[in-house]
Amino acid sequence: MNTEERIKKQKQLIETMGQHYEKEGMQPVAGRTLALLMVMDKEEFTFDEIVEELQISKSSASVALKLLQVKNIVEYKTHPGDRKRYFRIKRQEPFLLIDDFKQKLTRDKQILEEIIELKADPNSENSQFMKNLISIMEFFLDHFEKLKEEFLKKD
Amino acid sequence: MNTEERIKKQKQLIETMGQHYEKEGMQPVAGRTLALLMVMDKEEFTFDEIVEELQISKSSASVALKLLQVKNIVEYKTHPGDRKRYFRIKRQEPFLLIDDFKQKLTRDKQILEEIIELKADPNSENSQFMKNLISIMEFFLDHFEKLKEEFLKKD
DNA sequence: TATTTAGTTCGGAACAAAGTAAACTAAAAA
DNA sequence: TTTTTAGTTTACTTTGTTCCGAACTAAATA
Repeated sequence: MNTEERIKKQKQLIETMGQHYEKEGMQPVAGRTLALLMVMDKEEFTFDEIVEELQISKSSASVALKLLQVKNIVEYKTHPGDRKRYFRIKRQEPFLLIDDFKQKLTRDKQILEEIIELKADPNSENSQFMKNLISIMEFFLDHFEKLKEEFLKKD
Repeated sequence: MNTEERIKKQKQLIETMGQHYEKEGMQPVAGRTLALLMVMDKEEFTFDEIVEELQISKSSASVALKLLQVKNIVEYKTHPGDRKRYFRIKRQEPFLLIDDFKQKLTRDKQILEEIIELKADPNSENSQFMKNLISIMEFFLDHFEKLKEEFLKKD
């Protein structure tokens, strides 16, 4: 695959990833901005480069970049004697995806527990079904930390 | 806690859960409908009962229930000689939440792999960071089935 | 056959979200 | 001090979502 072809595929991938992030609730421009920073070979983009690459207005870029920074996904560096900001993806805690799922499980479990607490009959079919779900959630929550340790030991 | 108080708390919980499902991308009425079927003591609601409980129009109820059925979260039974549909939450595969996360991990991993494939330098900082993420994803994907088996053996 | 019941579908109003252009700000350069 | 640079904020437009009422359909009952 030659360079031109690769770059074309990278730009297609940015569009695909943008749609992927949209499905996860991210704003279209924010999703494409994040994808740009992940996909392209260049690892640092200035504000104007992002505006130029994605063909968006400065205001959209400003809003999207602010959002990505608040979400802790993107950061910028500055270089002395250069007023431009160099944006790049933030190298996050690598277990972040797992920890996010743990948090979701924890929250969902809390809700189920609150439902059970308010049931007139804690042995109704729905109650029993939910109790089973809760026990699965607890089991996985308990074992995630062990899996993390195992992963780190493995090499 | 007396019955009246309990029912009041159940209705509050429906609102809270509705907002929770909205954040996950569900339509407001659909989220509240699902919450109603999960929270209340009654385990089967007719169309009219749902309209009445949630104070919504028949059209909203119709759209929300169709969505929940397409998503495979809610189902209905009918009783012979009774044209009404009795809606209830579907007792799904209890590992569904885990399997959904597995699917998300799988999809996210695919995207990262595609990014790496298109990189000019597969050892750039971003590439290395993403490769580490991929190896974590693979590790967890591999171990989820074992955890499921362990959970089932446990009792 | 006419009416009632149990929902579905259509059309539109109200509101929210996402993007733009243009005005603005704050810091650096001339 | 004035101008330029690098973005931010504001006001507005476009687009999309969500809901409702009213008209409709299909099956059962009278």
